[in-house]
Amino acid sequence: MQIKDLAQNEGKVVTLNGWVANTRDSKGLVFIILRDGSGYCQCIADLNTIGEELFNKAKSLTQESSVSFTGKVVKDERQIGGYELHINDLKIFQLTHDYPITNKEHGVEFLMDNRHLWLRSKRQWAIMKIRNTIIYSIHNFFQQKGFVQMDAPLFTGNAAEGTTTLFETDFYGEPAYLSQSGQLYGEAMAMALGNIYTFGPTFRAEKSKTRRHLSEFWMIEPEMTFYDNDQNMDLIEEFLHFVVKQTLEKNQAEFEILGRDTTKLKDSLKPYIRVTYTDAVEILKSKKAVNGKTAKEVLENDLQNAKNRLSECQSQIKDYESQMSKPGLKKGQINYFTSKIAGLKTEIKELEEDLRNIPQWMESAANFEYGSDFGGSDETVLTRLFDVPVMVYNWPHEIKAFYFKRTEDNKFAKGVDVLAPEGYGEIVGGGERETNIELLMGKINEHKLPMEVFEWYLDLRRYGSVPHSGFGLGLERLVAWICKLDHVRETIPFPRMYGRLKP
RNA sequence: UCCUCAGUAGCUCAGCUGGUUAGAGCACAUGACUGUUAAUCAUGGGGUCGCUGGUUCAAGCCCAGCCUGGGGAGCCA
Repeated sequence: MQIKDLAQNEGKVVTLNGWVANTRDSKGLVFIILRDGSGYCQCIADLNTIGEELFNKAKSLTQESSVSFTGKVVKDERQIGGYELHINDLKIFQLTHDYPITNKEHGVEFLMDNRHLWLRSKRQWAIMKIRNTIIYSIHNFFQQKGFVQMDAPLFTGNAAEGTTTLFETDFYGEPAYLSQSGQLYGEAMAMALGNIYTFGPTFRAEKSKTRRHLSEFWMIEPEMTFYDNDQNMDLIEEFLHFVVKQTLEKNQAEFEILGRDTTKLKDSLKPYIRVTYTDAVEILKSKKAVNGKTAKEVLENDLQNAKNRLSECQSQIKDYESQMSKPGLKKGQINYFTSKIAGLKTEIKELEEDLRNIPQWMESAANFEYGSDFGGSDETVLTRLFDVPVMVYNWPHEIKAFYFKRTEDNKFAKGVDVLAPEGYGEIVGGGERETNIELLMGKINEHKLPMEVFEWYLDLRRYGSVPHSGFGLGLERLVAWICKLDHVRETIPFPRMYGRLKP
């Protein structure tokens, strides 16, 4: 019996196997929060019903001890899953001592060192459940549409294609590199099977230390034959709508654990904003208003709000401190005040960071040079103006990879970047591919890439070249946005990033 | 690679302009409490203040270098 199935077994006597997430006890009762991977359930050992021997056993239980409880399923609305178990028999597999992760706050480094145990925590559990829904929905979406999953190789023989640094390995004495993208292979597979998608790990050796970078991450790369970039954008939108909807349907409980306000996710189910790069630059430079407001005005307003909130926090702290200075306070009240103050201090740190950042963002947005790529702050500013993802398309071809198709006037690459709202930045990059072999070879030369490495790719243009498009979705960034997490390191069971190879 | 912030008990942190035996909460142990939702009460053990060197009568605090980590730039999903 699993905890998730308790609802169907009200009143019955069942056995639950799992781990002790937390305990509390008083004279004749022990409350044990049991987790079994499927959910959480409060189990109660009552001295009067189980007798002294079993009661003492229950009382001895520690965090993460592995146990088996048999008892009656009782409905109790106050409880996490809506049900509790009244124990009449219990067995201990192992009594755990000194479990490192307690019910208190921990720092990032400590938690990352204990990632193998951290995964047992409620928050991490919720994130992994949502990640699973997302993965399952991605397959569902493409399979329903008749896409064939085909995976690109992870070892590649050349370090070409772009500027990204790759991981070098030894392939039977020859240098080989871990793949940074399966796209070129995806194109070859699409020419064989029609619409395909890849779903696999991707490697970037950039020494990036930011909240949105991993050295190893999972990427989904669909490639569609006879699609232009408009159809590509239609598909991206339909696809992301589908995935978000699935998580909203299946993961309400998990969103609650994370404290994720889902109204913003629901808002994102409206049609996405589509702007050309040129228009996006105008918006960024406040030469063009959105809903009657320029970027500058919105940010100035944000800045003022942050200032107001900051002084509010400061006066609240003073308030708490004066209440604490009164004599005769109970320990519990002191704890309450100190934790409130600690929470406010964290908020103040965040607000102060905003106060430092926003003017910089404003400056960098105002001075943005047409023709360059958007930086992280530019993406934040742009998405701040909308409550749905923003698709920026038709980029200056100079800043995009060699394989993009150009617009008719030859000025722009028919690429599209999807920027997630709430400051999450780029989650999808894609576009229409160049079909003309002459133009493609010209671009390869322009980028000073070794032509011989791309001969097989050029064959795709020699033999039955057709219009086609595709995109790449970063799974972890999508999970981070949907769950509203501070960092992608929590979106994958064992993150691999600069400075982190263990556990 | 560069900028920036940090490193004090098992964990999270406090430690004033350098001044005597280094503090709290949680966790742990023991006891008290019949329904709790991380933070009820009492008692107790627990620290080479990241490392190395320097300034000083005196360094957790100041200076230099190094190590480790957080955030960001570049690059990107």
